[in-house]
Amino acid sequence: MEEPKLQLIIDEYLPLRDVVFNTLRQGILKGELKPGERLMEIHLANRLGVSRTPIREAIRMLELEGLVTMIPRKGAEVARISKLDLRDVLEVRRSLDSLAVSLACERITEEEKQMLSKTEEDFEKAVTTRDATTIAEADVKFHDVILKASKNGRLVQMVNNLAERVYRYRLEYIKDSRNHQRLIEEHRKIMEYIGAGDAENARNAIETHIDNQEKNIISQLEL
Amino acid sequence: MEEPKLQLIIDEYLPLRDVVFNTLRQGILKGELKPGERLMEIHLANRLGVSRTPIREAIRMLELEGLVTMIPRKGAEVARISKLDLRDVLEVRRSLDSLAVSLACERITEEEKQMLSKTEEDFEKAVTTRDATTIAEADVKFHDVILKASKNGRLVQMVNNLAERVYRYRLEYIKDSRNHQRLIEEHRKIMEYIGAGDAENARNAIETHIDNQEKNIISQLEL
DNA sequence: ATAAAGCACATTGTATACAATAATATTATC
DNA sequence: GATAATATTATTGTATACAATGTGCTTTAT
Repeated sequence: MEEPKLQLIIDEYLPLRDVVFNTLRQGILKGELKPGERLMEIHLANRLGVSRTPIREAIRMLELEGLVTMIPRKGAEVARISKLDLRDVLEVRRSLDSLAVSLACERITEEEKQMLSKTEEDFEKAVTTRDATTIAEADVKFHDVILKASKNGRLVQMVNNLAERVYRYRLEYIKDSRNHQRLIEEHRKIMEYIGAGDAENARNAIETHIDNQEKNIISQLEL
Repeated sequence: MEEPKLQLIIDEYLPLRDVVFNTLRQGILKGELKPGERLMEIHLANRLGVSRTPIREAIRMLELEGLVTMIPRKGAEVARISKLDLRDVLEVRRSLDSLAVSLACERITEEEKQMLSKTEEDFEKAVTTRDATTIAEADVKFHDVILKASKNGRLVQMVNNLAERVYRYRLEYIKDSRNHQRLIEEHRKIMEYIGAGDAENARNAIETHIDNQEKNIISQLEL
């Protein structure tokens, strides 16, 4: 009987519920806790060395976050993702990323432009390593700069939450080296349009970017 | 010392945490619990006749929902909403409502078209009552039909969550009878464009609709 | 041998008890 | 009288205890 090794993510003086929340969240995103897997309170409490109270509160949060599904009188399980869910998520994400880019065109500062340029270079370097996790992280950073440049905190939070849900699938997408060159080109275009303050073209570029992701992820699911 | 009368919203066999969640949520949305007001666990537990456990779990959910803010080692308070927050929320909502309308144009069924027409008539009737709550409810129903017609569950959930945050302010907007005729006209236009499957114009119409709300709400805050 | 009844167990839901901490009031000392 | 030290209290954070309920297994009766 092999147990996925949940590593407690300890941050001194963060309430245990948040520690547990982060731990379970990571476990789900990394795939250590698989969709459909039951999350039993006592079991988790023992494994993480805490009582049921913080576990329960963390589960409440994960539930609202959409990463966990409650089954009445049965308990929690890791949310299953259907093809329809994924379509819904990507549809919304496309729209919000598009908004973010267009806001960024208006609101980006000079410093942020330089930052964007730097993260884009980092991304190109990351691609040469051929390590999926490294590339994924560089990609996240690039998009993060754009998001933050939108100066809309709510938007940042919502897009991150959506991105979270497709993280596992995007990782597969990024592993496929056939996509690398296109990713770089798309990033460059997006960056240039933002730099020029050309919202119209920047929107189109990011929408294409997301569409390509979507096609790829959906074709994965069809296997 | 006058206490706002939180009415427990009892739904047989719903866990207490959800009952408490709904109760507090309504209290906040209706303004019985005011922004900045502290939510103390024992206090609430006594008033609602339950223990601290369900109260705490409800607070965790309200926190993720954004209706409550946690202050470290101090507890929860009803979320304060700043002008900037409001701008952020409306900016995102505008974009998502626009998406919903355009999806609805593609995916709406005949039944839903009739439903939309009916809720629009209901809205016009509600306006004649001059009762803000009645009008607000009819307005919510109208928008709900459009949202559901988008056939995107995630989108429905996200827009509802955003709408929640501006509920109180929109109520003020709706109270002002000078806006009524324009609201009706906007609704009619939106409905017609959706009926005709004209996504382009439908988007513009709903964006104008939200923009008008935004202007009005922001001018309220400036008083 | 099979089906039904009942019992034991596992698990969630709720309440309470205990610990830690921060804010406030009180007292003692200068 | 003012200030610092201390005690008290209010409140959150965490653990445990108790209640209710559903599930699966065992036992018994037909």
